[in-house]
Amino acid sequence: MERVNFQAIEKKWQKKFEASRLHNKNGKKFYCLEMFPYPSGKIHMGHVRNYTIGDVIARFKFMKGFDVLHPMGWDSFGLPAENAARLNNLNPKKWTEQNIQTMKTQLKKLGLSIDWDLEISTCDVDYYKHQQEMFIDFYNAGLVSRKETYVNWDPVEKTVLANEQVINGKGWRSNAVVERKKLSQWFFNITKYSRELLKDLENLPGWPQKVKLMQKNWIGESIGCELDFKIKNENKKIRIFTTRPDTIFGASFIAISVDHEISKKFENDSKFKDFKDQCSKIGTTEEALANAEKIGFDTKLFVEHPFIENKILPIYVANFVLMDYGNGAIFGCPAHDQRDFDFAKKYELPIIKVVSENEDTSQNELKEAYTGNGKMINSSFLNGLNVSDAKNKIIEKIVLNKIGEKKTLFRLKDWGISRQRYWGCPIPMIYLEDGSVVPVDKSELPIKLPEDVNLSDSGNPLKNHPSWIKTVHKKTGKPALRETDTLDTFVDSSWYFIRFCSPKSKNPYDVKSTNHWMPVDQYIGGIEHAILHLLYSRFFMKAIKRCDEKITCSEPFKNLFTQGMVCHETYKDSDGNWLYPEEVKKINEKKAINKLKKTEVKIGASESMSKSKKNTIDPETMIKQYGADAVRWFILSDSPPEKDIQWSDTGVYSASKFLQKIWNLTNTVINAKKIKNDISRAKDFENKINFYGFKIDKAINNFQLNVAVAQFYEVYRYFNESISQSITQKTLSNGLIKILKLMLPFTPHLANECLQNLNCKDVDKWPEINSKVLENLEINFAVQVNGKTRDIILIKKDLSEKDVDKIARKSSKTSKYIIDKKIVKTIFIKNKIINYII
RNA sequence: GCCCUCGUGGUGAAAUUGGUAGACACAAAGGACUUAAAAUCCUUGCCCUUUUGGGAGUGCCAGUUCGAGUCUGGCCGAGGGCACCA
Repeated sequence: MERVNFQAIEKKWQKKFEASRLHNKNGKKFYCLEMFPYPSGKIHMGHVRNYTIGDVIARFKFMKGFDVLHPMGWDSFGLPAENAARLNNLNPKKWTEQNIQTMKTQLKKLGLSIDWDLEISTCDVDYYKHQQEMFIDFYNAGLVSRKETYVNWDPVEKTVLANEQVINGKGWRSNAVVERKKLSQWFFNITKYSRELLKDLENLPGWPQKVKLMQKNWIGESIGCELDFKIKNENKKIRIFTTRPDTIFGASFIAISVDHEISKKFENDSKFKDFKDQCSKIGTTEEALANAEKIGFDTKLFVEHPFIENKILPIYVANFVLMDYGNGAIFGCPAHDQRDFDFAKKYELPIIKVVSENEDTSQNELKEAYTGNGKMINSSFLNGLNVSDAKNKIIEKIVLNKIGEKKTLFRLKDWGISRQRYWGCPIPMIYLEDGSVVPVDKSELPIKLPEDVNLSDSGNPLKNHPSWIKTVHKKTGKPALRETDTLDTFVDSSWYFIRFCSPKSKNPYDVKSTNHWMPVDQYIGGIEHAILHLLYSRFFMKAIKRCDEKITCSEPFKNLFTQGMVCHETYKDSDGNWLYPEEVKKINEKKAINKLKKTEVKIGASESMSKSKKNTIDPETMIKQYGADAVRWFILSDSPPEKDIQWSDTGVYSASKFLQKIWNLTNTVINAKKIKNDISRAKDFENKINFYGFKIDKAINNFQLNVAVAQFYEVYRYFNESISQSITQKTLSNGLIKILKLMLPFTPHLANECLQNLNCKDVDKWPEINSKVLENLEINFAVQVNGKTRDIILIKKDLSEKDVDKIARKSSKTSKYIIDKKIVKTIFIKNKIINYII
């Protein structure tokens, strides 16, 4: 048999793919998008999986007659470029551009149907100048603000560190102890959209439930009320927020945050200072904070209980009360909140039960807080009500007494977008001499990043630049200083999908194209972006719509698919160093040796491929060895796309063998001898091919690409068995064309080549699947006795109970169970089973 | 701690959504072809039986049903998200 020359075939077809587009003039639009990559240097298997899945969908939709938009770009701003540039004394721009070139060449070798005319790169001035314009629009629409927040400050590098750059409280490069420093930073007011972002999740049936739930929890709605407590002997009030106003009669203290206005009174008190120190020593990780002991500082101040005359409650400053949620103050009801319970135990505060599970009004000692439902006790006018009715009644009273109001809070915080970095989009704001901050005039855009920067000095290169920072306020002609912060790279990726609709437009987007192509019909990417990227993008869409009423789209991604990771075993040498798979020779499942040193290698668990553990497989090597089609075929087979997949060398090898068989089959069919046609055989053959077409089409629609691949193996086997039967060359050829067309989205090079050899003229058309033919097929039908399957009979579809019964009883396998027995009942389900109860 | 998802052969997984459990693939064992190897093809898969057959069986325990991998309740285990959010 002739071996398929996949290298020649792939080269030939990739040239054609580059020149062709997935456009169907009169077709319905379909925007297929995979999350664009960060140009880190080379593509990895994760990219291969992501983009192969996307390519199958894009090609499939195109063949089905859709007008498909399938673009690709580069998320090219970010910290790694800066680091790499420092390390190799390169310009970040050059480093990035080189990587893009390499990765683009690699992507083309996968045979993707990408429209490279639409390519964009976020570090391009042509891209980020529009972003600056949008920033100004957002600013003018009141969606940008400036606030003080804490950052991780590296005193040696004189720079702000990202959370992942802080290792055990020290800077990753300088190893200096990281300080918490308060900086004034820019924010997008995403919290203005909390309610909308939450509510609109309901309009996204095409999103995984899991992602929607994660976003829902992230936004974190809680419904409750605000309530004022009057401070005793002072003409002042403390406003608190609670979701349990029903437990007000169980209140035994007020707790406020360390940063609360009232806490400031004690700043010169040495005991308070000690307390503050103690709080800051607890640790910085969130888990440490959550499990930390609850401690408090007694202010010796009291408030009056709003509903119990002459009752007063002490005010404590407590480490577990957060300033940036609600009002930084709460009332503590120890009996029905675990934190309050712990606190009350420590400071010997009263624990008053006001909700009873079982109408027990006695005040037995509690071992832990009771947070469940029940009847109100000990609560004056609330007594006897259940929790939810009590909430309504007390809120009514609070409003009536004008001491508070109903309120809904969200956990979501505003999006901090300032980064003290060089390699990012400059924020188009300037500082005037009088201390005010204003946006630059739009006519002065773009604010270009200077290329002549010194990255080896510590601190922000933009701040260190001799001239870039200095500018002039256009309106007044007065000198001003530029903002040296650059934008978080999540901003870049929050609207690239809109830019793809009109990548050459002079404006950030062309309204007509945007309204035509948006929303993205199918978005595909990793689950790690479930919250931030997807939430920010949703915010951007809404913000753009607010700034421009001509935009009709309010949710950017109609359907979302999150694919799993690519995993591989890990290998460790006897000295504890990680080894690359190519350095290891496997003897069997549990044994492996170091190829060079011949020493034994420890085989570790299969984990997501990562450079640090060296369990990576280079896609380019695989493509060279087995061909792009085989790599694509393998990565789509075996595991469902949403789950993790194990990379296996034997797997990709067997994939290539199967593709060779398809090639052989094509040659066999082309050279098939003329034989007499057996009409009924030919009809059965056509029906069966049609049936597989139906199953494959359905599997792709359901994103069950692994199931589709399995169907191809089956249909191949069936086809191979049919060749020797009395079926004409023409029938065989038509059948194979059908199969190859179904295969085209998976293995575009091989399928195109074979189709060409079979003289197929309408390669781009999805084969017609005749659903009527399906009905004539014979089906396997189960015969059960007492619910146990005793026989499987082959019958015509849609046979009546009477006819099936006749055949079923005759079956020797069944009859021995029912002979001499009285059949009490017969259950018949058309086309499925008949069940005799004896 | 709270929330969510998932448990099917040696492995990755299918299962028409309550109706043939294990399709398809990897690995293993055995066999066919071959002087031999590679390649290719076939068989097996847990228990009993020489075979024909039969039985058990989808994490564990119960329940609903003629019939449960699928539905309900409880338990065990794995993974993920959130984390003092009042």
